[in-house]
Amino acid sequence: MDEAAFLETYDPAAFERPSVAVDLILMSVVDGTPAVLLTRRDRHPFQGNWALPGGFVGIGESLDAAARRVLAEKAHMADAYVEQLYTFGAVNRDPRMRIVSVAYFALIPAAAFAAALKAAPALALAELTVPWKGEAGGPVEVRLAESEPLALAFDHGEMLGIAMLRLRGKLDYSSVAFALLPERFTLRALQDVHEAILDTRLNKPAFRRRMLDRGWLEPTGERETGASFRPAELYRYRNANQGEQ
Amino acid sequence: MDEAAFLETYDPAAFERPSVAVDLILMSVVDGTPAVLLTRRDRHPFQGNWALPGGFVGIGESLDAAARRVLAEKAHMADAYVEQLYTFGAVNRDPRMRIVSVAYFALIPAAAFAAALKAAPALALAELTVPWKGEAGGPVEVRLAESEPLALAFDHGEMLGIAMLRLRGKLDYSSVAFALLPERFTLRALQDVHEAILDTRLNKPAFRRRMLDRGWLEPTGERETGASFRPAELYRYRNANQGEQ
DNA sequence: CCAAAAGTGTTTTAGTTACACCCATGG
DNA sequence: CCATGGGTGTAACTAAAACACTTTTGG
Repeated sequence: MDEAAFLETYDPAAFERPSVAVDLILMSVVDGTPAVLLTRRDRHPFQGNWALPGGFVGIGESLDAAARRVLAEKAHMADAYVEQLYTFGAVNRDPRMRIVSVAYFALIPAAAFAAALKAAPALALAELTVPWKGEAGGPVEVRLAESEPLALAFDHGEMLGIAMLRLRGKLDYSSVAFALLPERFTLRALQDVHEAILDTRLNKPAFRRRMLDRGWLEPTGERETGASFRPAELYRYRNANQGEQ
Repeated sequence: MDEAAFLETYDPAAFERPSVAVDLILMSVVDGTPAVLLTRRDRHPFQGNWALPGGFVGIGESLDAAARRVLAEKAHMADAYVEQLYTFGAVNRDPRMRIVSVAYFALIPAAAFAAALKAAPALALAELTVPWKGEAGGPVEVRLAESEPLALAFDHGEMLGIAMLRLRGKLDYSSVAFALLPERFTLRALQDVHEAILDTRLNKPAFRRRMLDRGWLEPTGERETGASFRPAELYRYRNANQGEQ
């Protein structure tokens, strides 16, 4: 049997299949606190609960493309740092039917985050509190505007926990922090992002030197304006690939 | 509409869906070299090529359960360290039809690896050569018994690359190395596993102290036998949870 | 001049590397 | 008693942390 003949006899409908979905963790650091965008579910299951934005993966659509489509449709954002996180496949994670969900996280600068919140009225900002330190994993607490912690729909709380864990783990050897900052930023802003994600105070001189010695930062020569004290230098992230050329 | 009414009207067959599969990277370190188990494909597509063992996910089966089922069915192994790696969802990764594949890697001690190879005649051992250093990612070279590097079916070569990257990354902060060793092992054997995965020579005294200071190792009081030189102490991995209790 | 935060220099500390050496075993 | 790898002590080095200090701005 050659390949063409094989493909003709192959029956793709022979077995019952799970649905495949993507869920997005749209993260930012707003005013020194990690935050995510949530949607309120207007239908069963978990009607009225808060959930991560998501959608089904089209039959002609890659997983990454589905994640970017949801980013565009629900958060009205064209470009963001998007990374696959983990795939959730427990049998009863959705009471309607069998759904396998591929979780992605997107890192968004605070300004774009605020714009998305304005452009998409269905989204609400929730602050994250991470009650565990260091590498240990655990559930995060999710709060809307200083209210009590809320439980997310489905296994979305678990997704958030894994996203924070991944973010903490990648923070100091990858460039994820820069995805949370505007194109030009001060070292103080960079340190604020690190401190928010790690929930720790960092030593200023040590942090400065570590970042500058890494060779990822490029001074723009420009200064921050508006403050009533010494203006800070604005830096730009120098992409590693560019830097090596 | 309440939840029961909603579930009745919901039509799970409304959209065409991808199939969901799992692929397993069955890894070990054999004679100082990373190795994987491959199967030769006896049907289209990629007939005659080597591929990772895998299988479709049942409608009533979780992803993790599917991975363990494939481990039991194809490799005849009951217990192993199994971890989800990454989900591959390019549209044309399989020419037959749309298949989303969740890759898992399983870490297997050399003895169990040899036993699996004997019990499952469909499997062949392939050695891995990792031509990139450190944190940088890239494709690995796969060789059967000293022959030329071969190209795997589908995107399985990419899966191997990501598996090696993950393994290298987790090696010195997690306990993955112990999953590649028998219950009792010498510090030299532990160092050999590290050196094989990292493809580097490590300093012996520094390695010993780092491992012992970590508190994960428990001396058994027993010694290795058979060598014509000073016998080495056998250690046991002390599970972190047990250690903290 | 003062307050506030940017930015720098110096000392201390801790962790890792390198090297030298001693130890225990089979033959 | 010799070869071989197991195991240990010490010095050198490097990277991070802590601290004190100087600099620059608006008011």
